[in-house]
Amino acid sequence: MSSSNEEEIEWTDDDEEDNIGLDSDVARLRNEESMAAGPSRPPLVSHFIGMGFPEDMITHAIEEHGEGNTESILDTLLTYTAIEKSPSSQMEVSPQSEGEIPLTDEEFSDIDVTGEEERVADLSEKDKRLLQLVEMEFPAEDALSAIDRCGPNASFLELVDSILAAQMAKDSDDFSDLWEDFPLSEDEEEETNVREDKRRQFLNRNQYGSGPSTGLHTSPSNLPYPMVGFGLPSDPQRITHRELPKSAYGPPYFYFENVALAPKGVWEEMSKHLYHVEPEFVDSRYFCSTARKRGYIHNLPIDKRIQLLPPPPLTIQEALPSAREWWPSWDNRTKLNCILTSKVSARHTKKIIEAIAITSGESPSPLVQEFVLKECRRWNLIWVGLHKVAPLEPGDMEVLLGFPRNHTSGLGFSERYKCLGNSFQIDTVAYHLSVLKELFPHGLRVLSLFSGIGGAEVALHRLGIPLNLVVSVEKSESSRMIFKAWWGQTKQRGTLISMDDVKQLNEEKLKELIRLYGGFDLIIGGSPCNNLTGSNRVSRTGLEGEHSSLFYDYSRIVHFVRSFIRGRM
DNA sequence: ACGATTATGAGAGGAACG
DNA sequence: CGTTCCTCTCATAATCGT
Repeated sequence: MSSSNEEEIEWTDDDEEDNIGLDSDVARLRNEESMAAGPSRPPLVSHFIGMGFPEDMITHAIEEHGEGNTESILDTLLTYTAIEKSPSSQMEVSPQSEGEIPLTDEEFSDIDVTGEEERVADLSEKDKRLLQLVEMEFPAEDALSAIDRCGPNASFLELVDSILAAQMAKDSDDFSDLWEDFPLSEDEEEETNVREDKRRQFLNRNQYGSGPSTGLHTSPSNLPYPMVGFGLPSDPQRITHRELPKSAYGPPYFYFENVALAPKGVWEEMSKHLYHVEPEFVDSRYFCSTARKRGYIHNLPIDKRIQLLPPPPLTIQEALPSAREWWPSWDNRTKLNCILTSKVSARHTKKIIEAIAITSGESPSPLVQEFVLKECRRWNLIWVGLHKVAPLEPGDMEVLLGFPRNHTSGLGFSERYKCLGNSFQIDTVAYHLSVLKELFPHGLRVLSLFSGIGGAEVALHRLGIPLNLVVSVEKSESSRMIFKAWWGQTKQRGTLISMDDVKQLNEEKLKELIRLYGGFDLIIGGSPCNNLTGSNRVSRTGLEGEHSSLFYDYSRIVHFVRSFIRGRM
C-alpha cells in the first residue's frame, strides 16, 4: 500500500521565481568577431605587462580579440595564466617536446594488467615488481623468492599467486579476517566462514582497511589497482574460484552495481546488507575505450566467464576513427574518462578551441598543449576537426557503452546524456553475466530493478540468453519508453512487466509474481548513485540520501525473493 | 511549461617530494 | 612520516529560449 510514489519534486514549494529579470542587460561580450587586428600598441601591451602577463601572450590575445575588447583580452589572459600556476608545467612539457616518446600502435592496443603508467623503465623490472609487492604488504622475502621462482618476466598476478600459494602451504590464516570484523546482519546468522580466497584478498588489497568500529589508521586505499575484479578475459591467471558466505550461495542470483568511488563506509554498508559478499571492483577501461569505475556485489559463479564478441576497441582512436583522423600527436590519451550525465558548455568549448587557435603554426605551444589537454580530460573531449575538440555525441556514447547506436534516439539531447551516463557498460557487465548462459540454456526470468534503458537486458540479449520474463522497475518514463522500444525491436518473445516504483514490490506483489511465473533466476540492479558519486556537488549525502537509499529496497527484495523461493524448494 | 544551456567544487586517493 | 600537488567523478539547480 505504500503507493506514495512522489518523492521527486519536493522542492517545488519555493518556486515563485517569477523574476522576469530580463532587465539586466547581460548582452555583454556576445560575439567578439571584431577581428580588426590592429597594430599592437605599446600602451595596451604595457598595460597588461604591468599586470604580469607575458608579452607574447598579450600579443596573441590582442590579435585574437582586437585591441578594443580589453575585457575579452583579459579573460583570455586569465585563462592562459591559469596554466602557469602549475609549477611542473615547464618540467613536464619540455622533455616531451624534445624527447618525444611517440605513441606506437602497440601502446594503443596492448593492455597490460600491471598498468601502462609504468612504461618508464628506470628501475629494473625486478625492482619494480618487488616494490609493488612490498607495497601490497607482502613480506619482502616472500616477494623475492616468488620473483625468483616465477622468472624475470612473470606477470603481476602470477607473482601474487605464487606468493599466496607459498603462504597457504605453510598454513597462514593470520590475515584472513579483514572481512570478519563487520557486525553481522541481524537477519542472517551465517557463520563467518568468510574464508575468502586469499588471492582476492590481496588483489583487493586493503579493501576494507579500516573497520567501521575503529578509527582510521593506516593508508585506507579502498580500491584495488589495477581495478580488474577477478581478472580480465585475456588473463590466464585470472581468479576462477571464490568462496561465498553460505547464505549467499546459489540461485536466484543477484547482481548489484554502483559507483566504486562512493563515500567512505558505503561499500561496507552495502555489502553488509547483501550477505557480506565482497564487492568486485572493475574499471571498464579494461573492457573498452572508456573508463567506468564500478563495484559489483553478486553471487554469480566466476569460473566460466566469457567475454562478449566481438570485443570492442580498447582505444579511443580505434573506437572513433573519425576522431583519430584529427588526433594530434601531443594528445597522448588512449582512453576516455567516465561518461557522465552532463556535458561541457558550448561557451567553454569555444574558449578551449580559441586557446588552440591562438598559436599559429603546426602545433600549439607547450603551455597551450597542457591547458587543452587538461580541459579535454576534464570534459572528456575528442577531436572532431583540425585544432577542434567537441564533447561526445549521444550516438558515440551508446557505442562506447556497448549499446546499439541510436538506442536512445527519440529522446532529447539532455535526456540522452542523462540516461546514458547512468547506464551500464555492456561488455563489462556481460562478462560477469556470461556464466548464466550455461546455467540457464532455456532462458532467464529476470527481476530488474532500476532498469534504466535496459543495460542488463541488452547485455543478456547480446550474450544470446533468452529473456523469458523481465519484471522491470524504472522511475523515468522516458527510460521505460526506450527499454520498451528495444524490447519490441529485438522481437523479444518473453513477457515484459514494467512498473515505475520499487515500493510497489512489496511482499504481496512479489509473492504474486513468483506464484505466476514460478520464480526468478536473476535479481539485477544498479541502485541510484546520485548521493554517492563525486560528480554530485550539491547533495552527496551518502547511502542514506534521498535517492541512493533506494539501495535498501534492492536488498530488501533480494532477501525476500531468495528466502521465499528457496523456502519453497 | 518544458527542454536546452550553463555555472557550480568537494572529496578521496595516488604520486612525488622532503 | 607529513606535505603538496595532481587527477578523476552514473550531478544539481538556476537560467535561458522557445
